Amino acid sequence: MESESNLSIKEVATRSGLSVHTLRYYERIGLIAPVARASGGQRRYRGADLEWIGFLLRLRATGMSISGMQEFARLRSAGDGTAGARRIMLEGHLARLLGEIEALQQAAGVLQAKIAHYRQIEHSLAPDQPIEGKQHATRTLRQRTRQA
Amino acid sequence: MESESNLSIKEVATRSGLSVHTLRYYERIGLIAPVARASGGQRRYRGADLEWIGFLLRLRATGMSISGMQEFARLRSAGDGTAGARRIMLEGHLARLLGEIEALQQAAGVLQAKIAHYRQIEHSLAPDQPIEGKQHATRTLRQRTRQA
DNA sequence: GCTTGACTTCGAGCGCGCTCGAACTCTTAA
DNA sequence: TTAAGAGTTCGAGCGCGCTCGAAGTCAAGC
Repeated sequence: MESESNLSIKEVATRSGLSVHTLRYYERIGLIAPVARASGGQRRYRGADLEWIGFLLRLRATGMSISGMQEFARLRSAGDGTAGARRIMLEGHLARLLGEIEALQQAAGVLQAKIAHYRQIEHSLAPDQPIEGKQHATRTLRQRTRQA
Repeated sequence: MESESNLSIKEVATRSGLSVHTLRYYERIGLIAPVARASGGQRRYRGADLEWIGFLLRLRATGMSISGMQEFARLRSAGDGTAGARRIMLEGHLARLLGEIEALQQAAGVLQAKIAHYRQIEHSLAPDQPIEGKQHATRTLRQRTRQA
């Protein structure tokens, strides 16, 4: 009974990575407009809902607060007349984001230097090991946890 | 009575951007090793403390959790023998960070596209405005891609 | 009809990372 | 000597963003 534009909350949870709890929570607080319902009252998400959720996730991943997203969603629901206000919001958000990306890149450099420093210490503590000996291939890139 | 290597908690708060509350909290939970005290029991931070706090702030800014930083601080206090373990921690953290930077850059691109899209809408709602020197370029893209 | 299971609403609870307030001590200046 | 002000400890509280549990509804299969 599920088509591409008629998705159960569970299916949307799977696709979006949000929990069903969080999907209902987002709707409750106005991040997602009231979703269409099947006869029995169950939610049926449309393609447009999925797209919007995807965009919300971008906003969230880039550090926008819930209240910021609420404001954005409110403007969106008010129609095209708020395009300017939304653009201004996004411009501010983008500026913040670009600044943060730079800060993170700088921090990455610091981490790299620190890692190199630790290699030095390790080498000086075990001086019989070759320093960059290409055998036993470096343990870089160990894991990569989750989250954006 | 304050020299460069003998700083009050207030001074350190000012320099680091952390609150005095947070500085004491960090010490309490083991992120900062017990700080030297003046005769009356007041904290006196050394240059090395400041450097460490700066590094902690990098870790925090790049998304390391308190418990992660606690683990790192614990290794650090155990001496050079833990250099390898610390390096491995940082390598994992760095890999995560690089992944996040990429995700953020992608998101920034999405935001930029969205901003451009809003400009289009704004222009189509006020068609008598010239668009960047050219005469008003019709109502492009009105219904396509609605908002999401 | 009855069971199963996926859904519903609603409010309470939780983990994280601070943040604050109370009560006290110590140093310094008047 | 006194008063102000900066520091101390400790535990409680808070804001954010979920997360969960209880109790109920609904549709489908046996």
